[in-house]
Amino acid sequence: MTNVQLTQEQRELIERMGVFYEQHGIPPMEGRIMSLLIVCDEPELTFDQIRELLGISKSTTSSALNMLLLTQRVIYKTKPGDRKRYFASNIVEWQESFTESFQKFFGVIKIMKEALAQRTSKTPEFNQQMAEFIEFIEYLSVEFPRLYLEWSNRNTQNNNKNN
Amino acid sequence: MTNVQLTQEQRELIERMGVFYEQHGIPPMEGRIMSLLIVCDEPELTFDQIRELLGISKSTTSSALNMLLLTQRVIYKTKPGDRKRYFASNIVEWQESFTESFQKFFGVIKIMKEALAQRTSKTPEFNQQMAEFIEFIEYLSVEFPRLYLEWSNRNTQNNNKNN
DNA sequence: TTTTTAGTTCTGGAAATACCGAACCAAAAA
DNA sequence: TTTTTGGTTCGGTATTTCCAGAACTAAAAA
Repeated sequence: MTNVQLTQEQRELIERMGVFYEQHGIPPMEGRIMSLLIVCDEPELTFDQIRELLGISKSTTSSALNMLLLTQRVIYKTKPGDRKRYFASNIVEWQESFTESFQKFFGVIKIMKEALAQRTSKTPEFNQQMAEFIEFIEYLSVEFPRLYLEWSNRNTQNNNKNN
Repeated sequence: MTNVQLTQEQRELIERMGVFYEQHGIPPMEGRIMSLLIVCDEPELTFDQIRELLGISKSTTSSALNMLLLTQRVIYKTKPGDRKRYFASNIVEWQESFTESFQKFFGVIKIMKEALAQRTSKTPEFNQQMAEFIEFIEYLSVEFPRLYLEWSNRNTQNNNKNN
């Protein structure tokens, strides 16, 4: 049933992308699955196809896929009269999940402000540098969503033009 | 000799900031040291002060500090006639190391282009979505440094005004 | 010269992580 | 009803990470 195959080139690319993901805090197998769903000719794969293509166990497949679904990096589709789930990369919504994770990162502002607030007033230069850092991040947290909006607008215009 | 002390509030803040750093891929003890250097009244601490304030071993202190120096999250200063090193948070250059790490992250573009290049032409929508994703990241990788420059300019102007 | 200082290096153990295989389960098919 | 399908859950093991303690070292001080 599984007639999807991987070339040697694809296998190597999956490993390299997996390492990239791993370096950014994603567990190895989750990274490989994400890579598989991007590299593989077929953009929708079933549980068992993923398991076989990567040569891993059902339990590993299950827990990795569930985590990827939870973190919204992977989605699945169903088909009428078919019990299987078809997993796919969530690149469609990556822009959003991107800005989301940035937003989450900007949480540093809150805790940094807290740290600054409790500091002694006897270190004015240091405190000033902290204040500037906070301002910079706040600046980014404002400008970044704006960038995203501008890109979105530009892009929907292009899409309309192309249709 | 070590008359630097931490309040209970500071201890708790260090732990919370440490967790924040940990969630962003920094090892626990490195995160605590970074937090300590931001929260502590004294912005410059010696090896032994760090060790004592956090209640950790010399080996842990040594390896964590060396890693923090390597990753440029911490710097140290020396004083004439004093063999000790005075470690400090590198918030001054955080803006740069910030944009740097973004730049590093934008390495995703290269591998994504590779993945797109090897894809079958039989999945045009998927390929189109990948192409859009790549465009988005490329857009960010251009706009981000621009944001940083604009902020720098604005800020040096303000600094000049304040002097 | 000996001692002190300011660390570094080298095991080693505890805990967390990443996987596997086997047993299990609920819904659909036979 | 039994069997198959599409997974999930439950131990268990191998690997990695994090940290401590003890031994070590080079430079400075005594």
